[in-house]
Amino acid sequence: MATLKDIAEKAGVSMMTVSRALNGEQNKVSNETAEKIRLLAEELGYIPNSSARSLAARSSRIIAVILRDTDTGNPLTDPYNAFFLGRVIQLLQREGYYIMIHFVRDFSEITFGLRSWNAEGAVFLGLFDDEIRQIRQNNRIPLIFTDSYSNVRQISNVGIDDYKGGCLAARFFLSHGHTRLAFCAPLSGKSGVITERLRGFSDTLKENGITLSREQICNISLSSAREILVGLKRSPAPPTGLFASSDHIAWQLYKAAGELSLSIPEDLSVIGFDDLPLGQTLVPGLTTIRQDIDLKAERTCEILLRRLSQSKGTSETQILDVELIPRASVKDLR
Amino acid sequence: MATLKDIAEKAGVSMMTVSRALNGEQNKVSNETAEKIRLLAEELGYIPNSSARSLAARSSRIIAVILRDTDTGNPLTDPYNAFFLGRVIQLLQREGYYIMIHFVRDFSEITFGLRSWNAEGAVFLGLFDDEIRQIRQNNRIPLIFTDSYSNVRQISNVGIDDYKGGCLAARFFLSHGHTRLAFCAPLSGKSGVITERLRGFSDTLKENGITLSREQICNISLSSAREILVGLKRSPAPPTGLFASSDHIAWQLYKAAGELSLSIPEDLSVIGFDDLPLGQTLVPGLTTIRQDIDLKAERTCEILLRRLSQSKGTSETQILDVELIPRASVKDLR
DNA sequence: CTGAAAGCGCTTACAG
DNA sequence: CTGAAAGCGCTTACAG
Repeated sequence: MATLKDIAEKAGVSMMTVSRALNGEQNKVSNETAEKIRLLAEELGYIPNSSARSLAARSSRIIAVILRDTDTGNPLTDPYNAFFLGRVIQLLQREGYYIMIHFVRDFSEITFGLRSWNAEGAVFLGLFDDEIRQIRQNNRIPLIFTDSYSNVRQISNVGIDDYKGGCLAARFFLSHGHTRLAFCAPLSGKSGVITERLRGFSDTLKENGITLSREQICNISLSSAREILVGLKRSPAPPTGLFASSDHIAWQLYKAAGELSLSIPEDLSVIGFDDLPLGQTLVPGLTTIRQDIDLKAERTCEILLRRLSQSKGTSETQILDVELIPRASVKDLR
Repeated sequence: MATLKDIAEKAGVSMMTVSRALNGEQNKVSNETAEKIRLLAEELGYIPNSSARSLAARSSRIIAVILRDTDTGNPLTDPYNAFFLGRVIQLLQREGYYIMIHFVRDFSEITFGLRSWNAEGAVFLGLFDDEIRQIRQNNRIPLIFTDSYSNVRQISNVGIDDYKGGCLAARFFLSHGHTRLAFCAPLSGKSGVITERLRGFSDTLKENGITLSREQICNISLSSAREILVGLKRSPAPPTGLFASSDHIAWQLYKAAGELSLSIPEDLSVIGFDDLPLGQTLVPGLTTIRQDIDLKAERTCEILLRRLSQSKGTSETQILDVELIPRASVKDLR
């Protein structure tokens, strides 16, 4: 392993000159010696030691991506996380950063992971709202959250218009003649994302004189999709349309419907959220609220890079638009 | 940021004693002082500086996971990669390792990534057969490849029985009365995995007196699924069954079949490979060759950890079994 | 444009 | 069981 020192000796100059030449500090080394040094480095297969650089310069070029670990499977089992993470890695790597991944269960692990390697920034995937204040306080580097509804000011956040997504779903149902509706989501985690989707949905219904009762807001982390469908169908006025908080949950509803010999959209219409490839494989094709995951990843990286280059970066928030993708899972009742 | 030195001063001992106490070197520090030091570290929120440790001890506890970058989308867009990577991160993190991800296009990037951070080991996802010799030569740390068919001895590799997978598909078709068959795969990359799946498939057919002609081996990286189906259907004796080299390709065939108003399995039977969740969302359910991705990730980590702990680890290869999961995409012609 | 000195925060290797 | 010294491979800050 060649070091700066080795090169310096062979070149007959000091380590500092080598360091400057290799780090491309223009006009600080004569072109002549710079060229000689670069050739020598190439020849010796010199690879800078990032640990040493990190230690001396306090600049690691490491970005941490932090995902909340899950109990079932792993976080990358969720296609949303996988797509987003993959794109973030591509973009940051292109800018010369190294990516370290941390799956965390407890927020104390976050500070450890970031400090231990002197990370220069971090991207968060998953629900951290309750801990954001603490995380921010412990780590004075650019932190970019995604889908956060924390009320902490001064955080950078990239999200989508979840409320509008809920509105779009409601309007689509209404415009197709549906008036008896229900919402289905994992409600146990007090996620802002889900709260807003529901709020947009129920507000729009309310504007049209329809109130969502408690029985029409189904918690799929408590009951299975099958139990939910059975319960809804048994009710006095069973819903004709179901708004699922994600495509993945819509899929579970499809499966349960199949088991119960309910036909979609004949017996039950469904709208999902995300527009994952999954929605196109389902039969009938899933009508869903689309979010642009690649764009979200790009915006996240842009903000991060900007805050990394300006030492006194101010926080920034971006909320991306959503749109409804009509396919075949909603029946026209008119 | 508290350092060892800070703790040493407060404790009235040397840095070495603090280092030993915190690294849990039993019987090298009196219990009394060790306890005092641990409390102090806790109190000061001490977080060891991994760069410094890496530099001094030449042990980074970093494992690199290297994926081949893709031109379309990103590597984690492929559910197989995402599932595998997620599990590997979970398992290695549990053992106290840090995970750095590298998407590479050129193999020269590999050595740079590994050496720069002094990685202790690496896991490879994707096709690296042609470069394995060079990679091994440049990096004398445990390297675990997956799905490799390189003829280089002494590499550690975790794969599956691709040949058997091909046999199982052929036998299933035969036992359901199919005799006119075709194989569909991205054939441009000379991947050992695909070669073996095809070999198992065609060998089994040959044993039963059926030869796969050139036209029955379709390259989906040259023609679209639709073009392939059109071509096959137009042939004098169109195949009744198609073996796809992955579930993802099977899905493309499903879509193309839909566009051409071909019904699966009535007009065409299909068998996939991998058994991704996708296969269950398709209608009809996809009959496929299942590989256990979680188990594969676990075996990969086991081998890696073993080689990391024994300094003179010998290379190890594990080939996992596959099985056929019958669903509804193959028609019984008998 | 170039270099000598000091130091980043740890551990190794030796001495006691 | 404990510590003083040296060094890992770089960069910062200063001097010329």
